[in-house]
Amino acid sequence: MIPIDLMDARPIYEQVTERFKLLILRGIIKADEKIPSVRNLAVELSINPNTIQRAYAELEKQGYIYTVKGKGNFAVGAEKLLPAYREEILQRLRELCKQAEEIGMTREEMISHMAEWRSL
Amino acid sequence: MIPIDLMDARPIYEQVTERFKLLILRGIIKADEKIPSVRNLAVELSINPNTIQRAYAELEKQGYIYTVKGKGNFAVGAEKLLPAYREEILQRLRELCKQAEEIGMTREEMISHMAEWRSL
Amino acid sequence: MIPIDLMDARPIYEQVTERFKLLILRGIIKADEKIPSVRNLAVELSINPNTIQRAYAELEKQGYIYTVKGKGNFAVGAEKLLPAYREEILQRLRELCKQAEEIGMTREEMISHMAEWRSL
Amino acid sequence: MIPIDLMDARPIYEQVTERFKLLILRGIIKADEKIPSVRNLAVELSINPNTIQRAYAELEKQGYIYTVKGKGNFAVGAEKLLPAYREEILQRLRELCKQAEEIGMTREEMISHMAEWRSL
DNA sequence: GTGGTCTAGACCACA
DNA sequence: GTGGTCTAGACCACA
Repeated sequence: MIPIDLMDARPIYEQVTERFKLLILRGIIKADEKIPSVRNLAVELSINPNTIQRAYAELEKQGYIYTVKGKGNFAVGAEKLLPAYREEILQRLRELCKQAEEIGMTREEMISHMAEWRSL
Repeated sequence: MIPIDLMDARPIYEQVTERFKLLILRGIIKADEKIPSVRNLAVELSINPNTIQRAYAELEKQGYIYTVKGKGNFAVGAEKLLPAYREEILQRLRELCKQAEEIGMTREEMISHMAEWRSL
Repeated sequence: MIPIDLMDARPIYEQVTERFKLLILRGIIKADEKIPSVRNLAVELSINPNTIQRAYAELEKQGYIYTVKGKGNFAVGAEKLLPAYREEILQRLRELCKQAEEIGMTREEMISHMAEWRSL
Repeated sequence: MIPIDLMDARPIYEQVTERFKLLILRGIIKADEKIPSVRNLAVELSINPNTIQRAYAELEKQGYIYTVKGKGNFAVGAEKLLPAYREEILQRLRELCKQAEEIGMTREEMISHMAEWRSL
């Protein structure tokens, strides 16, 4: 469920964070569902608890989970998180369009490619 | 011509690399035009020569410049680089579309946003 | 009567303690009125009895309740507690003023804001 | 310059963070001034480098410092930070007023106390 | 030299 | 049992 790639340039804690964000956003982890304890996940992934801890701290700071002391960490509902995430994707799309324009690539060209892929 | 932002989280060598890539792709630096020597650019930007060295090594590895021993570093022509770069942008666009779909965002929605921005 | 918010960063025992302090200070729980038994409140709030126990211990230590062995826990009267609590609030206000001054914020500025809010 | 109190209930990294925030806000550490390296401060305070690291990470996330990789950490100018901090103090003042009102303490009473202190 | 990440392992607060 | 903080020490990227 949480694949870790040690060869990946991104730090492990970030890979864990990203994975959980996706699982929560897609609703695979439901609202208020408990996620694995720091210790358990650390054992399961053969990773140091401190690293998992850091990933969870990041998730909490970004609003994806909440911590109940002495009980564990719980997912925030996707419905609360999706609007901001959609906006983030549009923001990245905008950025990409800007970069495309810098080398004279038109938006029509990009759109036509996207329309093409859709049919795949 | 090469703005360095110390507040930027990206390492300096990467900022230098990105900047040169853009200048070359947009044709501002022409094919076979000489770019500043490591030493000169380091002085001009008040940056450690090692950092510029690393940026140039990166540019060479990525095919944006070529080195002539004893003469200096020279830009590759934009016309040779653009096709691959266009493909890279499309690849990133594809990746973004995939991420959007994962949270149930349709391609139509993205396209309509892009069309909207165009009119701005 | 005792709302528990698991999303709240504060530990549960502290939320319970704070709530009781307020209920007693405002006179909603009268002097010498019996408060729920540890066991009952734990069941009612679906919380570990240890947690309630700790909250009550805290309340007793701070002088808000007293325990009669074999009978239960009883509230101290608001009239006995209010003077000290007022003093505590003034103390915190003083602290805040000190911090404000450290960044060159005048007391007049703070007072004018307070006067403004009053009219809301 | 950075006093650490091991008896303090607040974690060490937070004490370090708070201290630097104040030094920067008061302009004692000037804009773009280098703050001690993680390692040096760790030695000076006899604290583990990881703890200092965490404090600095916090300061960066909160916008008080910026990191230049390989060079060190540098303070952001007080003039950029003060407006938000003033707002934070007013927010805390508002919160305190609310708590005061809950026990029937009037704003006039609080203001009169503040005016009194001023003359000290 | 400077910060960033990670492991190993201890101790504490909370439930 | 669960998360939070901290120490000790290693290794890497960047300048």
